Amino acid sequence: MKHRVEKTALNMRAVAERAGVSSATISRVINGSSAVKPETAERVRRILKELNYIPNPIATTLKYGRSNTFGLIVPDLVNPFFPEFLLAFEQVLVENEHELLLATTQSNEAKLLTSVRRMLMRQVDGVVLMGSEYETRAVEPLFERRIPIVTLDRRRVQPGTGDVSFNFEGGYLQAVEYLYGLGHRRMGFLGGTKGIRTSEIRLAAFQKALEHFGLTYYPELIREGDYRVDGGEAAMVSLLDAARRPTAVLTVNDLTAFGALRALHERGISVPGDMSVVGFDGIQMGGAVSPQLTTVRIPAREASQACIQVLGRLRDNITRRGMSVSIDVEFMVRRSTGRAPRVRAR
Amino acid sequence: MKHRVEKTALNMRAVAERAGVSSATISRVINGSSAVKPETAERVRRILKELNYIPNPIATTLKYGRSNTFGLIVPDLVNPFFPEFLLAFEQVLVENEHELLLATTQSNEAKLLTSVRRMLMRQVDGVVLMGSEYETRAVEPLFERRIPIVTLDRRRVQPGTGDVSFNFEGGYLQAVEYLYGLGHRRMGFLGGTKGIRTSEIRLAAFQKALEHFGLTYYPELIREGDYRVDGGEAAMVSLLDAARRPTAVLTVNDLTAFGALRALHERGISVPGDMSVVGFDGIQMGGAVSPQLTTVRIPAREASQACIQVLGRLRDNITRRGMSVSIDVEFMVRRSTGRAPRVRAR
DNA sequence: ATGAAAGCGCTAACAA
DNA sequence: TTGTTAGCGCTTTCAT
Repeated sequence: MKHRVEKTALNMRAVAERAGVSSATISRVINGSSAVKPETAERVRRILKELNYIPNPIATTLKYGRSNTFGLIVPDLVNPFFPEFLLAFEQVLVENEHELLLATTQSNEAKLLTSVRRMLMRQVDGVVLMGSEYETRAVEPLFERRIPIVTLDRRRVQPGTGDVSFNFEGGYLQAVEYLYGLGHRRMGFLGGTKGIRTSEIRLAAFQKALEHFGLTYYPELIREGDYRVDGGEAAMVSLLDAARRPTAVLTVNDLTAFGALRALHERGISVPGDMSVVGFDGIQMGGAVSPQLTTVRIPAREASQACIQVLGRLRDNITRRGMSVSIDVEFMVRRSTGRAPRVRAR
Repeated sequence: MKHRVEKTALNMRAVAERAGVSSATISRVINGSSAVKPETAERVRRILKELNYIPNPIATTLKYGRSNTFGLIVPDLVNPFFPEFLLAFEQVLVENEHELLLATTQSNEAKLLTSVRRMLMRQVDGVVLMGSEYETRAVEPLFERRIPIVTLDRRRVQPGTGDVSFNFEGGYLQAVEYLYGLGHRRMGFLGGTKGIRTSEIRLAAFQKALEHFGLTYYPELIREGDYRVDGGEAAMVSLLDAARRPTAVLTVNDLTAFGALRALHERGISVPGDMSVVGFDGIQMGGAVSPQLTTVRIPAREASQACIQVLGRLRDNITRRGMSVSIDVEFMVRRSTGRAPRVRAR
């Protein structure tokens, strides 16, 4: 007996034989084509269920070069914002009967190249790129093959790509308004890595929010971080050396705020008694630390939906001009913010 | 002109034409088959590079029903342990030229069923199931189609499945030894959800560790949690009502420990001054809270490798008996543990 | 309303 | 050493 590769082989043909029709009819029933006699359709459906038929979309992908799969390329999964986005993204995809192809890059260009290659091999219909900075060269192959691309918070678009960004201005405005209402007048800011576009945008949004409430922007209360805990801690430590400390600090993201909390805790500075702290992102872990972090939540589900919607549009018409979408954010009061201390308030 | 589906279509045939050989030869070169004349192979390789050829593994999957893809089913991504495992798992897969198919279930049986169906549709070669509890019925289709399954910390195996678990005994032993050395004699335990097998195993491991050092196991210092922050907080609060408090608490996982830290912080109980706290998992966030959490690290990379190895073995020989692998853990001293307070130590 | 058949890209058995 | 070809499962066009 010859060696044959074992196949599961409950395919349309098998179903067709069982139903006494051709595989074309099975296909028509499954895809809801109109031109099938109701009784036939009914019988086929019954047999489909009976045999526990599971379709093989691989065949369709081969035939049409479309996989109903979207790729997601993330720099890492250590910042909890990424997994939370991933979770939402996966769910929205599944709800829309699409698949996910995940790739992580560790902000490493070689890995980004590998990821892009994987996307192409698996015939993805589009790619979401997180991490605002990356080498354009690395994603060139996607352009060449006219694969739709959506970036997150990159704030640039070109034909065939989209960008989904977050409304930082609105977020910091709400935060500053709240702090203002609590009597804070001197506010500091722990920013992101210098030279990254989103860092500048966030800082500008903070500054604009101050201006909106007629508050002074003190350049000496601004520090650079790195979007991670350690950078936030170092920035906070440095800020504590200021001649006159702020009574509240806003941060570029929640991890930075965690670093600030740690710095304050280790120096016995009470939060929110002596200093209020506000994060940005709204990661779940913000509710786990003490004090629980007041922050601005980025709604991951809505962002995911926007990405998928934009990808779909681009797929239908790849030549259209780039699309930008802005996602509104939501201020969340928890426990790391309180009244401005008397001694420092003017 | 008729409408045709646009295909990228840089396929082997195109390369073959360009090289003046047949597509079989291209295939042979790509797959390193011996029987190709070196010069031919060299020329083909050059052209492959020149044309920027990217293979289409979909075709192979269709032909052989094997996708070189492993599925990973996780209950959620909120506990940072899961994303950290996922990250490691994805990397190990990519290093081994495999793909990942991720599915999340929210511990919801309907979603688990959907996930399993997705796995089957995409022709995965094996599935890793995280989350120790699930309905056997839901994964039945995987068994029927003889898809290898590996569970994480489920502690049961049956033919065609494997289990990768963690050495809790070793972990708690190291932790108790360290605390013992710091003078602690009364230790409490914040456990997991009752009725879950792994909760019992972890508690038993803690108990055994106490015995090993001749310490008393105080049933009144044991509390039930839920593997989440809130459960840990509630458990800690309850434990503080004990007639005689412990000087140290061990926990079932890091989130539980975070809850404990929050409870202690809110009551002004100093950690580690008045109470030492030890987590389990070693999630990165443990280094972000203050005080930084002493914990027992589960090495995600090694666990991933073990899963993939076991899946590979099962795939090669599905009929073999179940395989169990235990992963060693590593005690990590950070800042949430210190000398036992005098007043309470005997 | 239904069926026959081509073809997506790749690989391996077989032929030359 | 290389080429020819069948066939994986599906969808859709064309024919009946």
